[in-house]
Amino acid sequence: MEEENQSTAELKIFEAARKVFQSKGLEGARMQEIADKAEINKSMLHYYFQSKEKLFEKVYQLSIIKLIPQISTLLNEEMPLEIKLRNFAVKYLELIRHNSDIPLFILHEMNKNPGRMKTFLFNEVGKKIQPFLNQIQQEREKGNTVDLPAEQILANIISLLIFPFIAKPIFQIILNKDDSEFEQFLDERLRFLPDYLVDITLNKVK
Amino acid sequence: MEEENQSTAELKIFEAARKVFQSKGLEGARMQEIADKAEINKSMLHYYFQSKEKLFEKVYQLSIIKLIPQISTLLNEEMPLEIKLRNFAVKYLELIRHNSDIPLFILHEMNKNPGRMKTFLFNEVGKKIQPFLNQIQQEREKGNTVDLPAEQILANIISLLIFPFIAKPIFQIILNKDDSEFEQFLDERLRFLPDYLVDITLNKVK
DNA sequence: TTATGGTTCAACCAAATGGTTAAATTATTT
DNA sequence: AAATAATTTAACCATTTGGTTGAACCATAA
Repeated sequence: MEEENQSTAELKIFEAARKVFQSKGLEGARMQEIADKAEINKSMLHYYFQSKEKLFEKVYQLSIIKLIPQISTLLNEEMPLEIKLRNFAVKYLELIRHNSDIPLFILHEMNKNPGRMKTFLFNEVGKKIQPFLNQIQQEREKGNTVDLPAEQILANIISLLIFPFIAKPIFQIILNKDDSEFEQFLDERLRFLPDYLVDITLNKVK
Repeated sequence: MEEENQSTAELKIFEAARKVFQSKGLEGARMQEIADKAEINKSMLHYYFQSKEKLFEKVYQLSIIKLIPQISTLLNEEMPLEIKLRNFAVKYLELIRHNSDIPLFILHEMNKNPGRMKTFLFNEVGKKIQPFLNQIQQEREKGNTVDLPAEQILANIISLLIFPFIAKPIFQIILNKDDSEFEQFLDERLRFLPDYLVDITLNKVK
């Protein structure tokens, strides 16, 4: 048998590792905890993934691939800016919603080690986001957007979409919401953000 | 000699611990690294702070106290909403700018252990933010704000202010900016955000 | 059946890490 | 100056943690 044999054990391990790494980070994660969660012996981890570092690396790469390139992909579809923004908001919110642990995980790990995945991110997102930035820039020159540089508009959009997910614990305390109430709070964002992002980005601001 | 003797050594240790914990988190931090950075022997750490956990706790508490209660304090000053928002944006951006490692640190630690500081946060921010939420609600009823619940408006404001700081590493790669260029990028936000937050919050949206 | 190669586990190991101790040094008080 | 208390250090210690080993198990093919 060769590469890519996705045995049940291997998948169970990876899934367990994903959960543990994403919620506790590289150093916070314990190999024993991953093994327990996967319901296998600790040495199985090393049999399939050699080392903690390598297992982490796979989880980290998958996490980035799942969330980041979607930004440039969705924002580069061929369509008018307004529709594109609405479409991006809906799709990307849905994506984060189903992977809500990933953003904070990525930010934390990237903060400790900004070099990891740098080339990938620059090639797959940095370069590919340019057409979108140009599109905004052109619309701006026509007076069709709020009078801000394209990069700032992008930063605003991403901030509004992602931040409330990563700030869940503190928002829950401050706004005094239990899990279900906070879910409703996020649901509400899913509903108003597509329109709101268009409003505050395209030239509908006084 | 009694409590609160702030010897040079103790301060040097705390300062070193602050830096290490804020950039690497509780589990990523090494006592030895803190000792090295403070230029003292490792056992001094325990002489002054007993344990890693206790040292961390102090750093964590200070970090929270420095950034979070300011939100309710600034938002509860007695002034018209528009002026208050502008004032909040200016002051809070300045505060984050000088403590840019703290937001991600807090979010990461709070994600691992949401219970820590919960009571404090609820009393010092959760309760005290209510008057501000009421103020927005009243203005909303008068048609003076964008048609969103007060809590969502608050979430939007906080998101736009904080997120670009915690996403610095990834934004730098994607937008292809070195440290100095990214500083300019943040400077630019400091300039336009006070007005922009007012525009997208108070009823100036079409 | 019986080799063969992948899979699983209990027991073990070495290094790293948080923490301790006791002695030495320095500062403070009487 | 002597006594007392605070500070600092080098050498150790115990536990945790990532990682290894070798035997057993099990499926499949010859």
